[in-house]
Amino acid sequence: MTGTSMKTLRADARRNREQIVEAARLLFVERGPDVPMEEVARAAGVGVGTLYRRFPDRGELLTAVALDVFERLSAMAGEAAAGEPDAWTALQRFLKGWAEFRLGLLQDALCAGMPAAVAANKDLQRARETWLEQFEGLITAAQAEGALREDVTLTEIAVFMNMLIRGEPTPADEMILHVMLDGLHR
Amino acid sequence: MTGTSMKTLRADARRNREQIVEAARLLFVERGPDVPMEEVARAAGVGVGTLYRRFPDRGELLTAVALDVFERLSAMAGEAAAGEPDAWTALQRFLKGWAEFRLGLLQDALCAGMPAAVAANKDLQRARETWLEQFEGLITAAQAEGALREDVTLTEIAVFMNMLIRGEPTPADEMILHVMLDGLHR
DNA sequence: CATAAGTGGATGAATTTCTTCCGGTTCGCC
DNA sequence: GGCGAACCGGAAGAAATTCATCCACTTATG
Repeated sequence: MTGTSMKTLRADARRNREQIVEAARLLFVERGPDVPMEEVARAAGVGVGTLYRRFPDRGELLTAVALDVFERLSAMAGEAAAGEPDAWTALQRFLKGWAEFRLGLLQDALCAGMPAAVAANKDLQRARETWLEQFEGLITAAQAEGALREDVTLTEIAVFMNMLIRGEPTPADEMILHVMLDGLHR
Repeated sequence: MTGTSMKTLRADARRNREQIVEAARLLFVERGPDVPMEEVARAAGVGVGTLYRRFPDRGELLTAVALDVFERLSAMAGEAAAGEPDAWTALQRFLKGWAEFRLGLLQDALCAGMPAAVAANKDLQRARETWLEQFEGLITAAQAEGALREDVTLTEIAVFMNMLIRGEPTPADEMILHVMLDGLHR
Protein backbone atom coordinates (compact mmCIF):
# COMPACT_ATOMS: atom_id res chain seq x y z
CA MET A 1 0.00 0.00 0.00
CA THR A 2 1.11 3.59 -0.71
CA GLY A 3 4.54 2.09 -1.15
CA THR A 4 5.91 4.83 -3.35
CA SER A 5 3.78 7.78 -2.29
CA MET A 6 5.09 7.80 1.26
CA LYS A 7 8.46 8.96 0.03
CA THR A 8 7.08 11.94 -1.82
CA LEU A 9 4.96 13.14 1.07
CA ARG A 10 5.61 16.62 2.30
CA ALA A 11 7.05 16.78 5.80
CA ASP A 12 3.92 18.08 7.51
CA ALA A 13 1.75 15.65 5.60
CA ARG A 14 3.86 12.72 6.70
CA ARG A 15 3.63 13.88 10.32
CA ASN A 16 -0.13 14.06 10.02
CA ARG A 17 -0.26 10.63 8.49
CA GLU A 18 1.65 9.16 11.40
CA GLN A 19 -0.56 10.89 13.92
CA ILE A 20 -3.62 9.50 12.18
CA VAL A 21 -2.36 5.93 12.24
CA GLU A 22 -1.43 6.19 15.90
CA ALA A 23 -4.74 7.74 16.91
CA ALA A 24 -6.70 5.25 14.81
CA ARG A 25 -4.98 2.31 16.47
CA LEU A 26 -5.83 3.53 19.95
CA LEU A 27 -9.42 4.23 19.00
CA PHE A 28 -9.85 0.90 17.23
CA VAL A 29 -8.49 -0.84 20.29
CA GLU A 30 -10.70 1.04 22.72
CA ARG A 31 -13.92 1.35 20.80
CA GLY A 32 -13.81 -1.19 18.01
CA PRO A 33 -13.24 -0.90 14.28
CA ASP A 34 -16.35 1.16 13.66
CA VAL A 35 -15.40 4.41 15.35
CA PRO A 36 -16.58 7.35 13.25
CA MET A 37 -13.95 8.74 10.93
CA GLU A 38 -14.54 12.15 12.42
CA GLU A 39 -13.47 10.89 15.84
CA VAL A 40 -10.29 9.50 14.39
CA ALA A 41 -9.61 12.85 12.77
CA ARG A 42 -10.23 14.76 15.98
CA ALA A 43 -8.08 12.41 18.04
CA ALA A 44 -5.31 12.86 15.49
CA GLY A 45 -5.64 16.64 15.64
CA VAL A 46 -6.55 16.81 12.00
CA GLY A 47 -9.58 17.64 9.83
CA VAL A 48 -11.77 14.96 8.29
CA GLY A 49 -10.70 16.19 4.89
CA THR A 50 -7.11 15.30 5.63
CA LEU A 51 -8.09 11.89 6.87
CA TYR A 52 -10.11 11.07 3.76
CA ARG A 53 -7.43 12.39 1.45
CA ARG A 54 -4.87 10.07 2.97
CA PHE A 55 -7.14 7.08 3.51
CA PRO A 56 -10.03 7.11 1.04
CA ASP A 57 -11.90 4.45 2.96
CA ARG A 58 -11.89 2.65 6.28
CA GLY A 59 -10.24 -0.38 4.76
CA GLU A 60 -7.11 1.54 3.84
CA LEU A 61 -6.89 3.00 7.29
CA LEU A 62 -7.31 -0.41 8.88
CA THR A 63 -4.63 -1.82 6.62
CA ALA A 64 -2.21 0.95 7.52
CA VAL A 65 -2.85 0.48 11.22
CA ALA A 66 -2.42 -3.27 11.00
CA LEU A 67 0.81 -2.93 9.05
CA ASP A 68 2.15 -0.53 11.64
CA VAL A 69 1.20 -2.86 14.47
CA PHE A 70 2.86 -5.90 12.91
CA GLU A 71 5.99 -3.98 12.06
CA ARG A 72 6.33 -2.65 15.57
CA LEU A 73 5.65 -6.05 17.10
CA SER A 74 8.33 -7.54 14.87
CA ALA A 75 10.81 -4.88 15.87
CA MET A 76 10.07 -5.37 19.54
CA ALA A 77 10.34 -9.13 19.32
CA GLY A 78 13.68 -8.79 17.56
CA GLU A 79 15.05 -6.36 20.11
CA ALA A 80 13.87 -8.49 23.00
CA ALA A 81 15.43 -11.64 21.56
CA ALA A 82 18.70 -9.86 20.90
CA GLY A 83 18.90 -7.92 24.12
CA GLU A 84 18.16 -10.52 26.78
CA PRO A 85 20.22 -13.44 27.99
CA ASP A 86 17.51 -16.09 27.80
CA ALA A 87 14.31 -16.66 25.86
CA TRP A 88 11.99 -16.51 28.85
CA THR A 89 13.25 -13.07 29.85
CA ALA A 90 13.02 -11.99 26.25
CA LEU A 91 9.46 -13.23 26.00
CA GLN A 92 8.54 -11.36 29.16
CA ARG A 93 10.09 -8.17 27.86
CA PHE A 94 8.29 -8.57 24.55
CA LEU A 95 4.89 -9.09 26.15
CA LYS A 96 5.37 -6.15 28.49
CA GLY A 97 6.25 -3.88 25.60
CA TRP A 98 3.29 -5.18 23.63
CA ALA A 99 1.01 -4.22 26.49
CA GLU A 100 2.72 -0.92 27.19
CA PHE A 101 2.37 0.40 23.67
CA ARG A 102 -1.08 -1.10 23.32
CA LEU A 103 -0.32 -2.68 19.99
CA GLY A 104 -3.74 -4.23 19.84
CA LEU A 105 -5.80 -4.78 16.79
CA LEU A 106 -9.35 -5.86 16.45
CA GLN A 107 -10.03 -9.20 17.99
CA ASP A 108 -6.75 -10.97 18.39
CA ALA A 109 -3.88 -9.41 16.46
CA LEU A 110 -4.05 -12.36 14.14
CA CYS A 111 -6.47 -10.68 11.75
CA ALA A 112 -9.51 -12.64 12.83
CA GLY A 113 -12.51 -10.39 12.52
CA MET A 114 -10.93 -8.22 9.88
CA PRO A 115 -12.80 -7.34 6.71
CA ALA A 116 -11.80 -9.87 4.07
CA ALA A 117 -10.57 -7.11 1.77
CA VAL A 118 -8.09 -6.00 4.41
CA ALA A 119 -6.93 -9.43 5.43
CA ALA A 120 -6.26 -10.23 1.77
CA ASN A 121 -3.69 -7.45 1.44
CA LYS A 122 -0.34 -8.94 0.45
CA ASP A 123 1.92 -6.56 2.35
CA LEU A 124 -0.13 -7.15 5.43
CA GLN A 125 0.03 -10.90 5.11
CA ARG A 126 3.80 -10.75 4.75
CA ALA A 127 4.21 -8.50 7.77
CA ARG A 128 1.99 -10.80 9.75
CA GLU A 129 3.97 -13.86 8.73
CA THR A 130 7.23 -12.21 9.67
CA TRP A 131 5.95 -11.30 13.08
CA LEU A 132 4.45 -14.73 13.68
CA GLU A 133 7.78 -16.36 12.96
CA GLN A 134 9.57 -14.19 15.48
CA PHE A 135 6.90 -14.72 18.10
CA GLU A 136 6.83 -18.44 17.52
CA GLY A 137 10.60 -18.50 17.80
CA LEU A 138 10.48 -16.78 21.17
CA ILE A 139 7.87 -19.20 22.42
CA THR A 140 9.52 -22.42 21.35
CA ALA A 141 12.86 -21.21 22.66
CA ALA A 142 11.33 -20.41 26.04
CA GLN A 143 9.67 -23.81 26.09
CA ALA A 144 12.94 -25.50 25.12
CA GLU A 145 14.52 -23.75 28.08
CA GLY A 146 11.87 -25.31 30.25
CA ALA A 147 10.73 -21.88 31.39
CA LEU A 148 7.41 -21.68 29.59
CA ARG A 149 4.57 -24.15 30.07
CA GLU A 150 4.41 -26.70 27.30
CA ASP A 151 0.65 -26.74 27.00
CA VAL A 152 0.19 -23.16 25.93
CA THR A 153 0.05 -22.01 22.31
CA LEU A 154 0.93 -18.86 20.43
CA THR A 155 -2.71 -18.21 19.69
CA GLU A 156 -3.70 -18.41 23.31
CA ILE A 157 -1.08 -15.90 24.32
CA ALA A 158 -2.05 -13.61 21.46
CA VAL A 159 -5.72 -13.78 22.38
CA PHE A 160 -4.88 -12.99 25.97
CA MET A 161 -2.74 -10.00 25.01
CA ASN A 162 -5.58 -8.61 22.99
CA MET A 163 -8.01 -9.06 25.83
CA LEU A 164 -5.62 -7.16 28.03
CA ILE A 165 -5.12 -4.31 25.63
CA ARG A 166 -8.66 -3.96 24.40
CA GLY A 167 -10.83 -1.29 25.95
CA GLU A 168 -9.76 1.60 28.11
CA PRO A 169 -6.62 0.95 30.10
CA THR A 170 -7.18 0.33 33.83
CA PRO A 171 -4.82 0.42 36.80
CA ALA A 172 -5.31 -3.34 37.12
CA ASP A 173 -3.70 -4.08 33.76
CA GLU A 174 -0.17 -4.28 35.07
CA MET A 175 -1.04 -6.70 37.85
CA ILE A 176 -3.04 -8.87 35.49
CA LEU A 177 -0.13 -9.21 33.09
CA HIS A 178 2.16 -9.91 36.02
CA VAL A 179 -0.04 -12.70 37.36
CA MET A 180 -0.46 -14.13 33.90
CA LEU A 181 3.28 -14.25 33.35
CA ASP A 182 3.53 -16.09 36.65
CA GLY A 183 0.98 -18.56 35.42
CA LEU A 184 2.89 -19.06 32.19
CA HIS A 185 6.17 -19.69 34.01
CA ARG A 186 7.17 -23.24 34.68
CA MET B 1 -37.70 -1.22 39.88
CA THR B 2 -40.85 -3.06 38.69
CA GLY B 3 -40.92 -4.57 42.13
CA THR B 4 -44.65 -5.23 42.22
CA SER B 5 -45.38 -5.59 38.52
CA MET B 6 -43.22 -8.68 38.11
CA LYS B 7 -45.62 -10.72 40.15
CA THR B 8 -48.65 -9.81 38.09
CA LEU B 9 -47.02 -10.61 34.79
CA ARG B 10 -48.75 -13.15 32.61
CA ALA B 11 -46.80 -16.38 32.14
CA ASP B 12 -45.80 -15.81 28.54
CA ALA B 13 -44.91 -12.21 29.27
CA ARG B 14 -42.62 -13.24 32.06
CA ARG B 15 -40.90 -15.74 29.79
CA ASN B 16 -40.34 -13.04 27.22
CA ARG B 17 -38.98 -10.71 29.85
CA GLU B 18 -36.42 -13.30 30.92
CA GLN B 19 -35.37 -13.96 27.37
CA ILE B 20 -34.88 -10.25 26.82
CA VAL B 21 -32.67 -9.84 29.87
CA GLU B 22 -30.58 -12.84 28.91
CA ALA B 23 -30.17 -11.75 25.30
CA ALA B 24 -29.40 -8.20 26.34
CA ARG B 25 -26.65 -9.32 28.68
CA LEU B 26 -24.92 -11.34 25.99
CA LEU B 27 -25.19 -8.51 23.49
CA PHE B 28 -24.00 -5.89 25.96
CA VAL B 29 -21.04 -8.08 26.78
CA GLU B 30 -20.15 -8.76 23.18
CA ARG B 31 -20.88 -5.46 21.52
CA GLY B 32 -21.07 -2.85 24.24
CA PRO B 33 -23.98 -1.05 25.88
CA ASP B 34 -25.04 0.74 22.71
CA VAL B 35 -26.38 -2.18 20.71
CA PRO B 36 -29.56 -1.14 18.91
CA MET B 37 -32.74 -2.04 20.74
CA GLU B 38 -33.92 -3.81 17.65
CA GLU B 39 -30.99 -6.20 17.83
CA VAL B 40 -31.78 -7.01 21.41
CA ALA B 41 -35.36 -7.71 20.43
CA ARG B 42 -34.36 -9.97 17.59
CA ALA B 43 -31.84 -11.88 19.70
CA ALA B 44 -34.55 -12.38 22.30
CA GLY B 45 -36.98 -13.61 19.66
CA VAL B 46 -39.37 -10.79 20.35
CA GLY B 47 -40.68 -7.68 18.60
CA VAL B 48 -39.37 -4.18 19.38
CA GLY B 49 -42.81 -3.31 20.66
CA THR B 50 -42.54 -5.91 23.38
CA LEU B 51 -39.10 -4.75 24.33
CA TYR B 52 -40.13 -1.10 24.66
CA ARG B 53 -43.26 -1.99 26.60
CA ARG B 54 -41.26 -3.87 29.21
CA PHE B 55 -38.27 -1.53 29.29
CA PRO B 56 -39.29 1.99 28.27
CA ASP B 57 -35.69 3.09 27.89
CA ARG B 58 -32.22 1.68 27.71
CA GLY B 59 -31.53 2.59 31.31
CA GLU B 60 -34.25 0.30 32.60
CA LEU B 61 -32.95 -2.53 30.51
CA LEU B 62 -29.42 -1.96 31.74
CA THR B 63 -30.63 -1.88 35.31
CA ALA B 64 -32.50 -5.14 34.89
CA VAL B 65 -29.51 -6.82 33.31
CA ALA B 66 -27.18 -5.60 36.03
CA LEU B 67 -29.54 -6.75 38.77
CA ASP B 68 -29.75 -10.18 37.19
CA VAL B 69 -25.97 -10.41 36.91
CA PHE B 70 -25.36 -9.47 40.53
CA GLU B 71 -28.02 -11.83 41.79
CA ARG B 72 -26.65 -14.72 39.84
CA LEU B 73 -23.09 -13.95 40.90
CA SER B 74 -24.24 -13.87 44.51
CA ALA B 75 -26.00 -17.19 44.16
CA MET B 76 -22.98 -18.79 42.54
CA ALA B 77 -20.60 -17.44 45.16
CA GLY B 78 -22.84 -18.79 47.90
CA GLU B 79 -23.12 -22.22 46.33
CA ALA B 80 -19.40 -22.41 45.75
CA ALA B 81 -18.59 -21.42 49.32
CA ALA B 82 -21.07 -23.94 50.70
CA GLY B 83 -20.25 -26.80 48.37
CA GLU B 84 -16.45 -26.96 48.47
CA PRO B 85 -14.11 -28.09 51.22
CA ASP B 86 -11.76 -25.10 51.10
CA ALA B 87 -11.91 -21.47 50.02
CA TRP B 88 -9.42 -21.79 47.20
CA THR B 89 -11.41 -24.56 45.54
CA ALA B 90 -14.57 -22.55 46.09
CA LEU B 91 -13.01 -19.47 44.52
CA GLN B 92 -11.91 -21.50 41.52
CA ARG B 93 -15.37 -22.93 41.09
CA PHE B 94 -16.91 -19.50 41.40
CA LEU B 95 -14.65 -17.94 38.79
CA LYS B 96 -15.19 -20.84 36.39
CA GLY B 97 -18.93 -20.47 36.68
CA TRP B 98 -18.66 -16.73 36.24
CA ALA B 99 -16.81 -17.28 32.99
CA GLU B 100 -19.01 -20.12 31.82
CA PHE B 101 -22.24 -18.16 32.10
CA ARG B 102 -20.60 -15.00 30.80
CA LEU B 103 -21.98 -12.88 33.60
CA GLY B 104 -20.19 -9.85 32.29
CA LEU B 105 -21.38 -6.32 32.43
CA LEU B 106 -19.97 -3.24 30.82
CA GLN B 107 -16.45 -2.52 31.85
CA ASP B 108 -15.78 -4.39 35.03
CA ALA B 109 -18.87 -5.75 36.75
CA LEU B 110 -18.39 -3.08 39.36
CA CYS B 111 -20.58 -0.54 37.59
CA ALA B 112 -17.74 1.58 36.28
CA GLY B 113 -18.79 3.00 32.95
CA MET B 114 -22.47 2.79 33.73
CA PRO B 115 -24.78 5.72 33.14
CA ALA B 116 -25.07 7.61 36.41
CA ALA B 117 -28.85 7.17 36.41
CA VAL B 118 -28.43 3.40 36.40
CA ALA B 119 -25.64 3.25 38.94
CA ALA B 120 -27.76 5.36 41.28
CA ASN B 121 -30.53 2.75 41.44
CA LYS B 122 -30.99 1.61 45.02
CA ASP B 123 -31.87 -2.01 44.35
CA LEU B 124 -28.86 -2.30 42.13
CA GLN B 125 -26.55 -0.82 44.72
CA ARG B 126 -27.80 -3.24 47.31
CA ALA B 127 -27.40 -6.25 45.03
CA ARG B 128 -23.92 -5.09 44.19
CA GLU B 129 -23.00 -4.70 47.84
CA THR B 130 -24.29 -8.15 48.68
CA TRP B 131 -22.29 -9.73 45.93
CA LEU B 132 -19.15 -7.79 46.80
CA GLU B 133 -19.32 -9.04 50.37
CA GLN B 134 -19.54 -12.64 49.28
CA PHE B 135 -16.75 -12.25 46.76
CA GLU B 136 -14.54 -10.47 49.25
CA GLY B 137 -15.22 -13.23 51.75
CA LEU B 138 -14.09 -15.87 49.30
CA ILE B 139 -10.93 -13.95 48.54
CA THR B 140 -9.84 -13.24 52.09
CA ALA B 141 -10.60 -16.79 53.11
CA ALA B 142 -8.48 -18.15 50.27
CA GLN B 143 -5.69 -15.78 51.22
CA ALA B 144 -5.98 -16.81 54.88
CA GLU B 145 -5.56 -20.39 53.73
CA GLY B 146 -2.35 -19.33 52.05
CA ALA B 147 -3.68 -20.54 48.70
CA LEU B 148 -4.24 -17.18 47.00
CA ARG B 149 -1.49 -14.61 46.41
CA GLU B 150 -1.57 -11.84 48.96
CA ASP B 151 -0.84 -9.04 46.54
CA VAL B 152 -3.94 -9.37 44.43
CA THR B 153 -7.17 -7.45 45.01
CA LEU B 154 -10.83 -8.06 44.38
CA THR B 155 -10.89 -5.32 41.78
CA GLU B 156 -8.04 -6.82 39.84
CA ILE B 157 -9.73 -10.18 39.67
CA ALA B 158 -13.03 -8.59 38.67
CA VAL B 159 -11.38 -6.57 35.92
CA PHE B 160 -9.69 -9.68 34.64
CA MET B 161 -12.91 -11.65 34.60
CA ASN B 162 -14.55 -8.96 32.56
CA MET B 163 -11.69 -8.89 30.10
CA LEU B 164 -12.11 -12.61 29.70
CA ILE B 165 -15.84 -12.49 29.20
CA ARG B 166 -16.04 -9.42 27.05
CA GLY B 167 -16.29 -9.87 23.30
CA GLU B 168 -17.05 -13.01 21.40
CA PRO B 169 -16.02 -16.18 23.17
CA THR B 170 -12.93 -17.88 21.75
CA PRO B 171 -11.57 -21.40 22.17
CA ALA B 172 -8.63 -19.88 24.03
CA ASP B 173 -10.80 -18.64 26.89
CA GLU B 174 -10.64 -21.79 28.91
CA MET B 175 -6.88 -22.05 28.77
CA ILE B 176 -6.49 -18.40 29.66
CA LEU B 177 -8.59 -18.77 32.78
CA HIS B 178 -6.68 -21.91 33.64
CA VAL B 179 -3.31 -20.22 33.36
CA MET B 180 -4.57 -17.22 35.30
CA LEU B 181 -5.77 -19.42 38.14
CA ASP B 182 -2.32 -20.98 38.18
CA GLY B 183 -0.82 -17.53 38.45
CA LEU B 184 -3.15 -16.67 41.30
CA HIS B 185 -2.28 -19.82 43.22
CA ARG B 186 0.36 -19.61 45.84
C1' DC C 1 -65.76 -18.23 25.66
C1' DA C 2 -65.14 -13.46 26.91
C1' DT C 3 -61.89 -10.23 27.77
C1' DA C 4 -57.96 -8.18 29.47
C1' DA C 5 -53.22 -8.73 28.65
C1' DG C 6 -49.85 -9.22 25.44
C1' DT C 7 -47.62 -9.20 20.76
C1' DG C 8 -45.05 -7.86 16.41
C1' DG C 9 -43.43 -5.04 13.16
C1' DA C 10 -44.52 -1.06 9.83
C1' DT C 11 -43.54 3.65 9.97
C1' DG C 12 -42.09 8.56 10.24
C1' DA C 13 -39.06 11.29 13.07
C1' DA C 14 -34.62 12.09 14.91
C1' DT C 15 -29.97 11.26 15.07
C1' DT C 16 -25.58 9.78 13.49
C1' DT C 17 -22.18 9.09 10.03
C1' DC C 18 -20.26 9.55 5.43
C1' DT C 19 -17.94 12.03 1.99
C1' DT C 20 -17.17 15.83 -0.99
C1' DC C 21 -15.58 20.32 -1.99
C1' DC C 22 -13.22 24.62 -1.80
C1' DG C 23 -11.37 29.02 0.27
C1' DG C 24 -7.48 29.60 2.86
C1' DT C 25 -2.76 28.13 4.68
C1' DT C 26 1.93 26.17 4.68
C1' DC C 27 5.97 24.00 2.85
C1' DG C 28 9.97 23.85 0.05
C1' DC C 29 12.47 25.36 -3.74
C1' DC C 30 14.62 29.27 -6.27
C1' DG D 1 11.54 36.73 0.39
C1' DG D 2 8.48 35.16 -2.89
C1' DC D 3 5.94 31.84 -5.68
C1' DG D 4 3.57 27.68 -6.92
C1' DA D 5 2.24 23.33 -5.67
C1' DA D 6 0.84 20.64 -2.01
C1' DC D 7 -1.84 20.47 1.84
C1' DC D 8 -5.27 21.74 5.30
C1' DG D 9 -9.85 22.25 7.98
C1' DG D 10 -14.37 21.96 8.47
C1' DA D 11 -19.13 23.32 6.54
C1' DA D 12 -22.79 21.04 4.45
C1' DG D 13 -25.84 17.93 1.81
C1' DA D 14 -26.62 12.95 1.18
C1' DA D 15 -27.14 8.51 3.09
C1' DA D 16 -27.65 5.29 6.62
C1' DT D 17 -28.85 3.99 11.12
C1' DT D 18 -31.61 4.03 15.20
C1' DC D 19 -35.49 5.50 18.01
C1' DA D 20 -39.95 5.00 19.77
C1' DT D 21 -44.90 4.92 18.85
C1' DC D 22 -49.13 2.91 17.56
C1' DC D 23 -52.64 -0.36 16.44
C1' DA D 24 -54.66 -4.49 14.28
C1' DC D 25 -54.12 -9.04 15.64
C1' DT D 26 -53.19 -13.09 18.96
C1' DT D 27 -53.24 -15.66 23.34
C1' DA D 28 -53.52 -16.77 28.22
C1' DT D 29 -56.64 -17.24 31.93
C1' DG D 30 -60.79 -17.17 34.95
